Amino acid sequence: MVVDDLTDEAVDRLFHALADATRRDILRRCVRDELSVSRLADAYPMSFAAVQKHVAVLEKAGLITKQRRGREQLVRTDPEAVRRARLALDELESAWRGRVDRMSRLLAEDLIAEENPTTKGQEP
Amino acid sequence: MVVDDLTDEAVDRLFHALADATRRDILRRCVRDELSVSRLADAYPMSFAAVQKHVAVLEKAGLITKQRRGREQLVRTDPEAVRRARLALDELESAWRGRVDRMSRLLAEDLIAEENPTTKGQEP
DNA sequence: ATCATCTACAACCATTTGGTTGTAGGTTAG
DNA sequence: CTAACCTACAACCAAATGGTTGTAGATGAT
Repeated sequence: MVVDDLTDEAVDRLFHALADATRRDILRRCVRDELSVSRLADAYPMSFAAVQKHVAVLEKAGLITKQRRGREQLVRTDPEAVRRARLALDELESAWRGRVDRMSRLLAEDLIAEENPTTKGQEP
Repeated sequence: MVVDDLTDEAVDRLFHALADATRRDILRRCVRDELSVSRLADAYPMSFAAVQKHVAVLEKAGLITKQRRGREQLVRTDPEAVRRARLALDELESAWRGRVDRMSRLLAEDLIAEENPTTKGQEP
């Protein structure tokens, strides 16, 4: 059973981390390979420190993990975390789906009630 | 066919809009009902203008639409937009899934090749 | 041992964000 | 018509963001 126990702040961090093209690109790269922060920094038109900050944001959001190998720090994105973000969106969507479901159920109950007058409508 | 033609900035706006608990709550509320900005503002411990700004952020991100009714502006969240955000995440995830699929396929091909040298590997 | 590389982190700066208050314009109710 | 209500928007402010440079500590290569 997967517990969806993300606090509001965790979801904030998650989506905020995703709200930057550089960070999304880092995620894509580090899903394929493990890359050191320096190698990553080579890929972008900004300083090493800037990339380091982006990596820190991703790490605090739980989207990547770092692992030391010698003097370098290897970055790897955590696919489970991306999945977690999707779950947060699913939760949002489910409210809408819930409304549709409720409507369908009410409609169905109406139809049943017409066929069978003894059935009381149940609260959703 | 759904064209996933989101520019980087659009995705930025999308995730940035989602990276705030108040805005996510607005989305949830306006999936159920259509609410005026004033009614929404009643629900939060902040000024009307602040809520108005949150609504503006959601609107620029394409997550909600506003519709005038008399003097009020009714807010409704666009479920398709939430779905669009999920697609953006799917794209991120697909890189990882692609890697796994490729590995499984290679593994499968190896196994099939051992059992039956004439069979070409089929997609799972 | 020395030098180059990789990382961490502080200090600084411009811009954006998230909040405030205040003002002005439309729309509805009485 | 007037008063109440809803919205739009500007001006302002503190804090966070996204970038910079600079310094210092580990680690690896020669």
